[in-house]
Amino acid sequence: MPVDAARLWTLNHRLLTVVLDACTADLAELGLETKEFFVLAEAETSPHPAELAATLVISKASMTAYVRNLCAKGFLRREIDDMDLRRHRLVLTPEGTAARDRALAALAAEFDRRLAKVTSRDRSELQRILTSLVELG
Amino acid sequence: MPVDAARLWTLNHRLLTVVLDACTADLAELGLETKEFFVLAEAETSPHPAELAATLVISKASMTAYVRNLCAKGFLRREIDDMDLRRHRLVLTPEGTAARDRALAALAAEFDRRLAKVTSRDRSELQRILTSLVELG
DNA sequence: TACGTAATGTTCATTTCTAAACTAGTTCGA
DNA sequence: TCGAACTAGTTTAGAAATGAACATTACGTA
Repeated sequence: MPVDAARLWTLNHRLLTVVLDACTADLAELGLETKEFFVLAEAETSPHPAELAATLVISKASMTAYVRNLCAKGFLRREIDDMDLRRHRLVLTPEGTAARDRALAALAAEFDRRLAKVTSRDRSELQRILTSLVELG
Repeated sequence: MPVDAARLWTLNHRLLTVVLDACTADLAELGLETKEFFVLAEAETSPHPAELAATLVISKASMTAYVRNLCAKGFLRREIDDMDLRRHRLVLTPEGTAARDRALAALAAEFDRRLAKVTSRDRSELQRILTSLVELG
């Protein structure tokens, strides 16, 4: 069986959408849209909206909307960055941290369910390979 | 470094969008939108729109639009399936086959560029792991 | 045969996402 | 200190994608 780029892409796309669909209900119970979850999950690592939009590969305009909703729900707070007054520093509220952790657990459970027949070594391999693929310019 | 489901998802998402962005120009030269390409690439394997929409995880409504465009461009042709008169059987024209093959080559080249620092064994591993992840119910 | 259920592809109204223009703050060099 | 060029986040107009309703065809069963 040849390693076909298009097939690889399709597989990947299906994996993402299928796993995400399976988690949508869990996230909704926590009060999170799926995209909002990813913003929340990465907000500590990339606390500035522009940077966060770049790492999640979504537009700044969408980021504005997600942050607005997350703030309205009390999961996130905007603060002014003293280092650069143009910037907003995103800070998770206690509720936001709790929701994020529970959402992560739900997503991990779905991945684990799928990874049950895949060794943990494979999971590390997957992350290693994907990381190297993304990091290449 | 722990294997984090959310991070794995983000990596995967970034890989897909980044690789695809890199190919957009090549595909455009061939007269193909990126989504149209995936429809064209899978049309022989899944020649019926409903089935094709399911495997690509896009809506039937979107599929209607993509097929309409691909037909207008002369890459695809709709025929009536004699076995089931509700169905359309999608057939690639010679131009469609040529465009698909050249697009596949361009996409493969971009993957290869990224996989240059990754062994070919890794590439097989990647496909194997992704396949098993998708195939689990 | 006749009828209920289900599947296919299309259309339309709505939601979702984005590119581009805009305001505000920063940086740096003359 | 002035201003030109840059970056951050927001707004808005329009593109892209979808869900739901619809007409048509298929298939089983009474």
